[in-house]
Amino acid sequence: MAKYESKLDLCFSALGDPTRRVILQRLARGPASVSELAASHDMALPSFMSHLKKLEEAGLVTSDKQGRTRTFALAPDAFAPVDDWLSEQRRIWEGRLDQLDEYVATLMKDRKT
Amino acid sequence: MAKYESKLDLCFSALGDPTRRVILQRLARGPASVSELAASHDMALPSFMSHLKKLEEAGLVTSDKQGRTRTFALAPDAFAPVDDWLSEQRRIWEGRLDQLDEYVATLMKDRKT
DNA sequence: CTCATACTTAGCCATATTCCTAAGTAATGC
DNA sequence: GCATTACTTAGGAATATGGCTAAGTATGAG
Repeated sequence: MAKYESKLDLCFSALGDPTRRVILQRLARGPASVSELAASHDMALPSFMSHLKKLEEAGLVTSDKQGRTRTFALAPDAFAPVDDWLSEQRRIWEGRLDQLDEYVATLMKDRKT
Repeated sequence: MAKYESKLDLCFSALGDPTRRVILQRLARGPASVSELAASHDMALPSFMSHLKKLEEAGLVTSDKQGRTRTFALAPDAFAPVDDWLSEQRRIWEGRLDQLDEYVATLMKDRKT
């Protein structure tokens, strides 16, 4: 498995964890270093880092290392893939009423015995 | 683990799988039975059913069994939790500029030697 | 140079996820 | 009633995930 994971898979999966959503909410307020971010999470640093790594792989955050400090920030247009997918979903949903009309038309046609 | 998973965890995790997103897109066009949904997926039925189960647990779809046929439909307000979280995130993001102003103000204050 | 800080890497363990096959149940059709 | 259809349940295998500790690297401070 794990052959190819789309950005969408990575985004949604990354968002599926409360620790990672909290990190994102913190980063929405502005950039922060690893230790700043980790401070409020009762978790060993390597475990915490793996969450940051997932967020970065999903394209939700970016990071930059200066000296020994790595600073994370919310990625520009972080949620674009998610927003796009949801919009598409809504678009289909709204087209549904048309299909209902069509279905009713089919029923009527069947009735013309 | 798996002590307590919020609706948001379940929603996002459910959306993190391409098979499940395809199911949702199909259901956006209207309700369908298990076999109708499964037809286009090259997967054993029990495996496929487990995806449907996850979608239902996440509150994204509903199902109803009539006779031997179970029909699935997109849940009303299926994406409300997701939309809400994203809105909240945007709200914080937009507040960020104010915080930047505040930060600049702090810098100015420090400079008043 | 030495020590502390701030990550980073390596590797292990437990549980969860995602697939499978085989067999079971319950409704429908003949 | 008996076969078929449409799920459903049970259980197993492979991989992924999320946590840990221990040890390593690299930068900044003194």
